[in-house]
Amino acid sequence: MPYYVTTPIYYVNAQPHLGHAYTTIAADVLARHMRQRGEDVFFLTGTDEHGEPVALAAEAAGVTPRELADRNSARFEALMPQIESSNDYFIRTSDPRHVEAVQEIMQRVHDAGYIYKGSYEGLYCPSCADFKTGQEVGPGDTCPVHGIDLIHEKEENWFFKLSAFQEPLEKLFADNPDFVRPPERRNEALSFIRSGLRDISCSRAGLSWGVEVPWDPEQVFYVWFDALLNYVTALRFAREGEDLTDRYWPANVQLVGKDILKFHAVFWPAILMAAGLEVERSLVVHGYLLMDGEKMSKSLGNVLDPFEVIERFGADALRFYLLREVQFGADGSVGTAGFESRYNSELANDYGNLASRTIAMIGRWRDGTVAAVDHDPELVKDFEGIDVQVAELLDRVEPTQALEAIWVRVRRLNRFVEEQAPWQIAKEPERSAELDVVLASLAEGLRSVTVALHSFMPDSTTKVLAKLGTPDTDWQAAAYKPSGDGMQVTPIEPLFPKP
RNA sequence: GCCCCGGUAGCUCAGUGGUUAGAGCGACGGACUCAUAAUCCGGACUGCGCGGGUUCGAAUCCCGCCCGGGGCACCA
Repeated sequence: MPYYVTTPIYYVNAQPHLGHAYTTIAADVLARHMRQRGEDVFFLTGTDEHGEPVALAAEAAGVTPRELADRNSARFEALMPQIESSNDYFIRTSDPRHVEAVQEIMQRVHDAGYIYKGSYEGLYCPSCADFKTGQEVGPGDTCPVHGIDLIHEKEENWFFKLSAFQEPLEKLFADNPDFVRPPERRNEALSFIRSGLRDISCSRAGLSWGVEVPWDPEQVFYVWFDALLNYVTALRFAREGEDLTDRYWPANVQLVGKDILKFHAVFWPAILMAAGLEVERSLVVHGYLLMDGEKMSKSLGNVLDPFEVIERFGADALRFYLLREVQFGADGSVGTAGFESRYNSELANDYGNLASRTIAMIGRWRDGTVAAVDHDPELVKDFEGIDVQVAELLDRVEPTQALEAIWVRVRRLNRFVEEQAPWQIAKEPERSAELDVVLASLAEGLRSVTVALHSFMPDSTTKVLAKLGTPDTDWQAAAYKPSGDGMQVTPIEPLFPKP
């Protein structure tokens, strides 16, 4: 089955930070997991490059918008391998192929009668050459960029008939209870729709850094229309000479942060309907990462620096930490203290040390060979359904709960070692068969949790599986097999060394 | 103002009508030695924001209130 997962495209005016890494990592876990299950996966991320802020920043830096976009987009593209993102493509909205596709699709929306000329009225900054709204308006109706007074002005714009989609959207939400998750975000979007949809302007005059409106070269599309369409345009050109649209659209899961809920839960499906395209299957909204309960901000200097964490502890540890610490969907606190605590107690002590002790015991008493025997029935029972359970949780995009389900088994394995005390059995040669069962059960349990963890920590788990002599990461391999076919293990270095 | 979500052990949270309300972390005590001084066990922390109500029975349902967070349109 095709499985298409997307992240938002990141606005090039900002530096890559933890929030970008978080969304991308979550999407990557889903993509890798679905690949383990043999699905036909396409995972998209990229950068959003048009719009006034970029044009202004470029002007301030004395470069062209394209030069600025090239430079900053490259930073995001460089982030991907650092966080072990396995995205299949990285789209840039300044790509001429994207621009062309946006024009084609919006022309269709226009021809279908969903676009009309209207006038946009609001507070205008002559220096920015753009209208200011909401938080963009400084105290006393001034421009926060230039500090000058804004003037009330009208501009001729093209408008998108969002109001025409009031009922279709309500029906979409009614027919698909899981269209937006978690439910509180669904409520939020739905109440927005029910409060009455107004038409929105979809073009801007006097700005050149954008996608030109094909029937009116004096205007460019409002950046959201250009940006949202990336999810479908990318499929047209991501693979040379092949159009992947029919294969992957509609997307199975579109991950977004809660700040852009409205655009993805309301505007986006309306645009798709207007263009005669299918609507995305589901939108999954995550929360903010907070630092000690405060919203992250550079000025507060409380940012957990993802690059520093990766440098010192590896990308696997960052991936694990972010999805483990914060209930996916809710806001949650992250910080260096919390990171170190989980790194030490869970990655190093619980899991890393489990791998060390398991492999060491098999080496010491069995010369690295795991006997092909039936496993401990109680352990077998406790591992029953681990594969099904984790797969279901990830289907529901509950990575935090999936990790918890796996961790219950990791702890179970450490308890099993203490209960069985193999070092005692090893002292009594007549209990040799017992020792075989204990070690084989343990090795199988370690192998099972490791396969289950593979999408979260691709690097570390690959190492462990290699040392166990069982490199298979297909999802069937996540199931605990109650009778072993024997493994050959080799010594392993500490997976998550303590500083 | 209207709407949504939350308020459970020192901390982070699970638990949506029914045995003595749970987990992880932290702290304390103990066991063990295969392992990255790792692991395991134990009791304790006697806690469901407040006030009513429904019920044989409520953390769990209803009403009101208090506190915290979020949303209420064109900020990418």
